[in-house]
Amino acid sequence: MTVTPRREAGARAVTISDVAALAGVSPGTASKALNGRGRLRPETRERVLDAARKLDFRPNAMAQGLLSGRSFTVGLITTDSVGRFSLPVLLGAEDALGAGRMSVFLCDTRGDRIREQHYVRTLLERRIDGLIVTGRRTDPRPPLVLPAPVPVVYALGPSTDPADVSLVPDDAGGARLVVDHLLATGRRRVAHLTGPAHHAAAAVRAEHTTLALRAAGAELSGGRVYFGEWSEAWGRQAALIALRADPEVDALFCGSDQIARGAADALREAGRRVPAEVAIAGYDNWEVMAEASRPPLTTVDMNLTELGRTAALRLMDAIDGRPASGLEALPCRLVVRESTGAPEGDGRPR
Amino acid sequence: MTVTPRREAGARAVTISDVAALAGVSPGTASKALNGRGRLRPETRERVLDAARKLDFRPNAMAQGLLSGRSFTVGLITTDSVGRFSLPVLLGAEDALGAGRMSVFLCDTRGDRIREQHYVRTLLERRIDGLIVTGRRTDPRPPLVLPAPVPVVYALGPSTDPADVSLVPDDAGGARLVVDHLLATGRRRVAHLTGPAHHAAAAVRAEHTTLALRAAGAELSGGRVYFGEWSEAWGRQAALIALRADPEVDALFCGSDQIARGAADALREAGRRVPAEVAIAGYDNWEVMAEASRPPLTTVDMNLTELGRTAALRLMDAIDGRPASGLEALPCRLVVRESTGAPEGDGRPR
DNA sequence: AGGCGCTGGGAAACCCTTTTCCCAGCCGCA
DNA sequence: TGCGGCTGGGAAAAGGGTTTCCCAGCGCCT
Repeated sequence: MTVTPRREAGARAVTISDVAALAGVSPGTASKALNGRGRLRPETRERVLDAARKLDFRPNAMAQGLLSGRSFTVGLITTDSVGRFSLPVLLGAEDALGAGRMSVFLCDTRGDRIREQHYVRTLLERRIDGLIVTGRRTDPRPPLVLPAPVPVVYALGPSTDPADVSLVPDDAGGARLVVDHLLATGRRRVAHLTGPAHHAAAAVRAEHTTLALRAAGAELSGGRVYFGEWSEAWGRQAALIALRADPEVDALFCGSDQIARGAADALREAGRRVPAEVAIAGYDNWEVMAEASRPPLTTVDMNLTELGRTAALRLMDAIDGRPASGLEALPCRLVVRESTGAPEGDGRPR
Repeated sequence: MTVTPRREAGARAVTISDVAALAGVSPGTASKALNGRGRLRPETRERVLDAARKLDFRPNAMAQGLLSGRSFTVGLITTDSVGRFSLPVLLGAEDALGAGRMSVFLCDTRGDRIREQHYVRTLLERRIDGLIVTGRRTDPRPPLVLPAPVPVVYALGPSTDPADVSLVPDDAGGARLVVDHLLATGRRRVAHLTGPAHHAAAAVRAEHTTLALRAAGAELSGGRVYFGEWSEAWGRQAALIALRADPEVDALFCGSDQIARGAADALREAGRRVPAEVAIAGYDNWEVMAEASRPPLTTVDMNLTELGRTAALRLMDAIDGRPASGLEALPCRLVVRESTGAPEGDGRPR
């Protein structure tokens, strides 16, 4: 029975002095050898590297950070509990930061300002190099209260302070993508079913849907936006309302995939064929919804992972002394599926 | 125009020596005052605390960690990209660790062993006190390769090494909860529709569903388990198969809420009333599915947040020198909704 | 042969906090 | 008055790694 080569639990970790001793040099020289600094004989350098390998030496990041004044860590504060929208942002950021050799402290404030301040203090004690703040919705939020100067990037939920760096999905552009697509595929009477009017996402998309339709000489079916909730139940209900208000409606642009899915169910059960008679478009590209819908949904992907990645890049730029500033809107992407297929009697140009 | 009281960007952070100087004591004495150690005149202690407040002093966690040999940080490795199942685990763990004054390094390996080893090295350099490993599925995974001894807890996806500490939801118990509920509400012919047979979650739930039915003198409707995929489409398809195999079936126990929702749709469209003629139960308590289903689904909640929290507690125990070991299964909870309401002709005992 | 300059590597300071040891001064008691 | 013990606080080391400064030795040139 062989004993595993692990060090005993209580044993001291290997230090650079151990490496230096084994290589027969001073700790300073060992440091130079390991980091490629200074002028050393190749043979000496190799002896140190050998010793480090032999001892499985791993430099203590705390000691390095203490001296350099940099921790190579970043705080990631998610204000509302991590959810469907903030999660991809978070993963994108983590990915980009990891590639930049930075580690990520995850802090979930669950919407609590007290907890948020507590996390900020903890992170400052850990001497983080920067901070990313993300929320579950795109509504602006008051800026973080920071007792010390640290670069911050807001992702998804922008700061109300226009001087802060904020990254948001381009909801106006997303709405235009959908409207243009619907018009290009021959739809004329587009209704807009969406979430609560006091959500920025709903309001912005509704406004630009209206503008884009008007710009193309079309009008909103029903003459108004159907604000409600972000739920399938509201989607079912709103679809019927829209149908009653305008029996000739030939497209439903929904503010979320959940609403769109509810609308698709309601139309099918009301005997309207989708997309032959009525096209349906969603928003979010929440695949489990969009693909399970019957028919699968054409929808807008906000590229949230990319948004998180970009937030990380902006932050690392700021850390390296190249600060950005202001609000930046990142483009969305239209994902076309069956729900906006060819309308009735299409297939050949008239 | 007033200047904000922030220190200049390039300015050195406040150290305990600054505090000590302002209070007219030595750094050692300041440390004692701030940490409540040693014997100091109350007046001296107060003077130091005043100075610290005035300078907004925040001790450098890296320096503290260097000395104490503890970093008060924990690594959280999620092997497959964070998803619906691992997310609550992660949040529960983060919550419990935060309460224990520990910070969390988030590492998403995206299923890549190379990346996993990279993260392990990084975390060891940062001298983490412990490690939580979580995956997206409950299938066992090979243990982490750790070049240094660090406490590890596996959550959701257990380690194949039985000596490791692993926490999993009690899938056997979850299956029994459902079967008992279905039998107690008068169902007799229960079919089981679930995911791929090679998924541990599907296999374990299927096995214990069969056992529980047999123990109660009932048999599996159709004489076999319907293995397939974790999708609504499979749920729709499987429901029809089960119905054809046994037209008298009065309950469908589905291995996931997605399957259950598909089954509910298929039954409704086939003209079978749910729950009057056929009861449907799901698994996961994925609220957006379970509640949007028509009717809303009775389902099993695996208490994943609690599982994450427990994992964190076990880890902190291990860090404090009270190691646990082996596999621990945490109880699930039945969430009853309309889909398993009273069957036909019920309401009074015969 | 003497001096200059380069090479290779060591000594020590530094980052910040904690902790151990030690000492000065004071009080009380004999 | 002399001494023991207690109180309050300081000095210094430790923790691990990096960097600056410096020096010994050697080769080369005149």
